[in-house]
Amino acid sequence: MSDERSPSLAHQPAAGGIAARAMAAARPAAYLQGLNPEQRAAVETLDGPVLVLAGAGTGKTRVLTTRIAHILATGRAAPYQILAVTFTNKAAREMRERIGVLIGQSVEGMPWLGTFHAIGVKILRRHAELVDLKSNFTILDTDDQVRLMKQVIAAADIDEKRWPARQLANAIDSWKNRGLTPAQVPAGEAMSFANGKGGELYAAYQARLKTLNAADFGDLLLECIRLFRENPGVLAEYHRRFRFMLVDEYQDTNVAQYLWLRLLSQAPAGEKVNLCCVGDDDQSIYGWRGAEVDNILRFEKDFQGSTIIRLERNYRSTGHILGAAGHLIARNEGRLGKTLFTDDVEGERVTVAGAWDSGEEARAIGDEIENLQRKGHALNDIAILVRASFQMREFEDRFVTLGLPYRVIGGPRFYERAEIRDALAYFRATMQPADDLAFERIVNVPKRGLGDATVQILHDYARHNSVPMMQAARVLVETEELKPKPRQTLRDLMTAFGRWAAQSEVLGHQELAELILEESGYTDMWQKDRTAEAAGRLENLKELVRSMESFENMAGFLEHISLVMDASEEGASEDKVSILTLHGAKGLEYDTVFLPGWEEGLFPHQRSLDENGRAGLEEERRLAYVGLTRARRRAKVWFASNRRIHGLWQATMPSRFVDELPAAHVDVVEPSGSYSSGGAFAMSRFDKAQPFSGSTYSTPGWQRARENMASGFKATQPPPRREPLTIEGELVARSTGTASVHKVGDRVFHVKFGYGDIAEIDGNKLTVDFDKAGRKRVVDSFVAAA
DNA sequence: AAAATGAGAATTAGA
DNA sequence: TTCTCATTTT
Repeated sequence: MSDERSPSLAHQPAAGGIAARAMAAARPAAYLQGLNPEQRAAVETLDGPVLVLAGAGTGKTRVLTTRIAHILATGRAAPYQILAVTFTNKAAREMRERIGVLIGQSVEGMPWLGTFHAIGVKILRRHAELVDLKSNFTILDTDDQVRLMKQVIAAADIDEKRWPARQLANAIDSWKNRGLTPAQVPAGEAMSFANGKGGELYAAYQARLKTLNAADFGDLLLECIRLFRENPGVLAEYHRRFRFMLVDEYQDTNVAQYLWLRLLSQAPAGEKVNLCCVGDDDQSIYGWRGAEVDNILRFEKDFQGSTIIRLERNYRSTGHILGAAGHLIARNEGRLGKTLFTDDVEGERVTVAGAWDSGEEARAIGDEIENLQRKGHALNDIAILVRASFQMREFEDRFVTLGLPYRVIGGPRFYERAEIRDALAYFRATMQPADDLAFERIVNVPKRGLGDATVQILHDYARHNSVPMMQAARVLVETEELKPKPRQTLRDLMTAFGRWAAQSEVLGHQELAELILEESGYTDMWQKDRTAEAAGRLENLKELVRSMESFENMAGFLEHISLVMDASEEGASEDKVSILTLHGAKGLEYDTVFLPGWEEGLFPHQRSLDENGRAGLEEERRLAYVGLTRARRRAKVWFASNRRIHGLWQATMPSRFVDELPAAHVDVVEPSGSYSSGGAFAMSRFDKAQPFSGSTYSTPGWQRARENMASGFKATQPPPRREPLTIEGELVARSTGTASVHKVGDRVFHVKFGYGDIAEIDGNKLTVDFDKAGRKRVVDSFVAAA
């Protein structure tokens, strides 16, 4: 690997050398200018473990990047000796750019700045043979995983209908998030899938991955952990290499990532661990994805002699916004505790307004945006943050009629789109003839008459003879196994693949891509398609080919793409209102933020409450906190009294979070003009009465919510707890994952199906034998103990 | 093998 | 309501 040399420093004195240090001492550290004392401490405390608790808008990224610049400038380490991990490619890219600006040159010499997964891959490729892989192993995405899982389930002679592959994929994913290999999965959980076969299937899946020379996303971390554990020499090599480690968004790390970090940071005796984690426990909103807030809460215990630095000076929002957000989040119990402050003006109070229904909510917000626009506000500085994506639609509809430009952020990612995945599958199958999953994906796309029957024959032959399917195909077209028609079609397809593979030697990869898409009939398929989205898909394909430009060849492109492929950066140049989910908004900021849908059941989301009890509520509250703190000047909370959920209209009531906002920082906007269609809702009092009365919520909204829950079919359940996770006798995670509160055999009640007995449990999915309705699979939050 | 019909379910999302 | 997935129909 070329990272041993450091291109950007090629003509500079050796890192850590006397000359470098002298230069650093002599040069006024321009990059330190303008940091406040806490930020500066976070940058300059280089020795030993440091936890930087960086509240929203306190300059987290600045600290992180300046710290790296500082390490480099003081000659404490060379770029290739710094490990800096982020969660998203976007964050990694941003860091790279900002460091470049700080040190005034490109940072190509920082090979170890990247996502957990990207760095994991890099490490694994170097030592692939130690974890039973070849260094050119392929990385499977979720879709490939499920396809593979289907095969494993079929091979185990299990009914795929009763035990969907999707579900097994989720189970395995969550095991991997918790750092569990097949052997380590708790017996109870391993039993819960497919009548006790869960553990075996996981093991079988892992075995299949090895024969395919493939790894899924979870493996990128898990196999690294295994590598380090089984090969102390390899681990020691990285200990020597990484003089400094930095972790972004530490509150989002899961158990596997924590273990990975801990292994890497266990420096040889006598040496200090220069680990710096930056995060905000109040912004931990990914518990459902395996993130462990516990990691950040436990930092001091995990890393002896650590320094904790709080960044509480906020540079983003006005006083009223911070006041409202701070008061809200103070309700949470499991937090380290921070209070943000600002020198900024108090500004406008946070407004709370109610609408009759979701349609009126959208109309009112649309009008308000038009008013802002008239006053000269840029639409780019306005965002609508929703809890669930179905809420977006109403706004889109409204904005279309108003002719108000908007963009939806999030949604299906570029590389997840079917046409992109199909195209990539063609490329993969061309470049790697052993890539069965890719081949299977496109063998009949476009439809060419190679259906299930043909694929099954190929499959059987391939499995029996332990050869890739493409090879099986080449053999079979020479035999009488296949019917004449598919036989000829398949023969043509194989010829085409052979031709493309040959062409890949001579053509540029972009031409090759176009050739494949053309000759395979794939482009044609979409051109003939008359549906509305066909044009967009063709456009995406063009974009895909365009995006290949910066790569040297097809292999390099494919290598990169499995890990890094963001939605094509849509022209942020146009002035548009942004519509996005609260989760998607983390890390972003806008002058004006609209927060619609603050209603019990939607926000906090009922499911979060049902499945995770108090922890779920606190996570929802953090989400509200994230939403409010996105606003620079104006935060506008809305709720509707009626909303259509799953097709039918339901009366809703204001979120308890509305009640938890402090009166001093809030203005209640009285229903006025066209929006007061009856004033059927009664505005809640604000929470001046009992600011901190522990767990007794007694404001009206909350009371009504509780009544509703009591009278309804959904019983509030105690938070499900599963065994704390310990590794090598040490507590690693207290609250890991979720488990059903039900047991097999329990009698339950479902609002639609009536009474029944639980036959099987898989996570939160129950199979229930209902007295009247027969056997059904339901999500456990839809049933109550009878 | 492909289109049509019907049933069942229903946050949030990163690599 | 709207989507996905599976089964049935052509």
